[in-house]
Amino acid sequence: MVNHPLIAIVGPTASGKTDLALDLAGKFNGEIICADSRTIYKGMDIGTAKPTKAEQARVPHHLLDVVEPGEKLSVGEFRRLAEVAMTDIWQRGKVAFLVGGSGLYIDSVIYEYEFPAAADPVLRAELETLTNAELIERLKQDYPEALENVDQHNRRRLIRANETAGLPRSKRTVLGDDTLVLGMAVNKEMIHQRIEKRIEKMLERGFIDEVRRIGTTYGWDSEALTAIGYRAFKDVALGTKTVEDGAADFARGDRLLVKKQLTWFKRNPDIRWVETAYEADRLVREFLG
RNA sequence: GCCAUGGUAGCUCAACAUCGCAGAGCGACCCGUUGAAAACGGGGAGGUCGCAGGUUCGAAUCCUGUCCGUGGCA
Repeated sequence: MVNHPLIAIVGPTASGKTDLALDLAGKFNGEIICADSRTIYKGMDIGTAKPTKAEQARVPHHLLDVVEPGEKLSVGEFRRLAEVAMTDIWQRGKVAFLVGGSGLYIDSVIYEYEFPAAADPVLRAELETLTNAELIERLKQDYPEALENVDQHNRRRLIRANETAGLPRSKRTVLGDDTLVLGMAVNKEMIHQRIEKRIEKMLERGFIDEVRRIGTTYGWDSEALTAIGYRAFKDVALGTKTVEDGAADFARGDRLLVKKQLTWFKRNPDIRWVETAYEADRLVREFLG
């Protein structure tokens, strides 16, 4: 018997997570929590392939549209919001479906990550002024053990390591009994085709206007516009790039994303890879008892 | 047909004058990932330098021929 059922559905972009989630949540009394670092933004609907209003009407969705494109939301904040949403769902006797392709977001929830404290803006601003060598030196002085686990080429990690050196962090090493993780098993060729088609549809639905609206409203260098399709179509919206080039860059960005997502997910032994909706259905039925 | 110009990694191009280990960016492939994660970072692979001769200790580089494509003139 499962008390607090959590079913995660993971996989690369354009692998069909949304459809499967709607199908399963509809059948098994579920609600969906989107674990996606981009659909959390308001107004970024078309280019992020956010579930449509109609889809949201079929099954309740959580954690969509939580921040303005001009703002940022961290993984730590996401995890906290997901906890609140899950508690809410369980209290109403329903099943929580955590759906998304942001590997770290998913893991932070299913493995109950305890993050070190949030960044102190004053300290971060100070660290930003240091060179990588200085950041390494600073760690060596204060927390030599922290230096062993950090990628010394990666400036962001070096800054973060300086911010959090000595602070506790933890995670579950074993998946909870109340959690089932389904992975979308798909071949890359299929995904690539779907990506191309999806971009065409996005253009038909007014993606360029969406990019222009975000650019003019929140600034052309806002965080939101670092998202793949938006980055590719920024210059198209500004009129200095062709739609064809934009679409090609969008597709290339998506293909790269797919690879990174697969790299993240394939090392996770807890994922039950499914090829068909039927398989997924069977596993969920079995899991819920 | 003549003149000019180009042919080097999957793609775009460096290196050529004054011969001396053939390079970069992008892509493809692989990996890392604890409060920016669609972010950020790391790695190896990939070459008959169009082809055939010649000069030279040594040729992507100089010489000759030849094939291909681009522009111009006819």
